[in-house]
Amino acid sequence: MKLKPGYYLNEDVVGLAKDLLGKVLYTKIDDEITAGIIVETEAYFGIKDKASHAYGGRRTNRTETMYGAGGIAYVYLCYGMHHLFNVVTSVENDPHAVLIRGVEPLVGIEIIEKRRGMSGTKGAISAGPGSAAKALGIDRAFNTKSLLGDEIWIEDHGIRYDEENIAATPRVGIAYAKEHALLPWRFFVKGNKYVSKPNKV
DNA sequence: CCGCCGATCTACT
DNA sequence: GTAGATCGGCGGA
Repeated sequence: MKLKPGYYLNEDVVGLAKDLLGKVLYTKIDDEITAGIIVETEAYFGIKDKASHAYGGRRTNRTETMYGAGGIAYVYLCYGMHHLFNVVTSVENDPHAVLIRGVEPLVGIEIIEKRRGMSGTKGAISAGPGSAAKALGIDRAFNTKSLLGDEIWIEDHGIRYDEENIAATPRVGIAYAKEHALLPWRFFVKGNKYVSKPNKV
């Protein structure tokens, strides 16, 4: 069920971003377990990707997390109020990552509703990277944590989507990345309610 | 040391 | 449709 270490060492981060659709992301905080099906992701292609914090091989306290071996969490604060959660992939010193942009609530719905202050029937409860992280209670304390432990992990429940039900589009919010902004490295499940706003192909 | 701005979300007109 | 919230990382002085 739980994904193995080898899964995260895959050097094809774009393929992994697509494969993570349908996997289930769990967190356990103060003995409260919540989980959601991953329905939207984006790939960040290491040092060659202008949209990545690690572009050009930049190493700082913040980006150091992404240089670790695949299988850990990279969480950072954006716009002073949103925590964005990424899965670090590939081998050590190859800073690839997959941003989790949307999850479909699966376990602990009441807890998720309390964290978000809205009904689980609303797609907005966990659509978009900031909302998805908050729904699962993820904050900067999760940065560098292993995805193989018992605080945060990912399971395979055998959920699979056909090619025709997966959309690949340019990433969101990275216009500054110039030509790299056009690469179709955002993946989402077509028609799913927990996919963030620009839900078009 | 200072100043800018971001892999965003929500409320309100 | 659009403004406001809110803060740490980063680069330049």
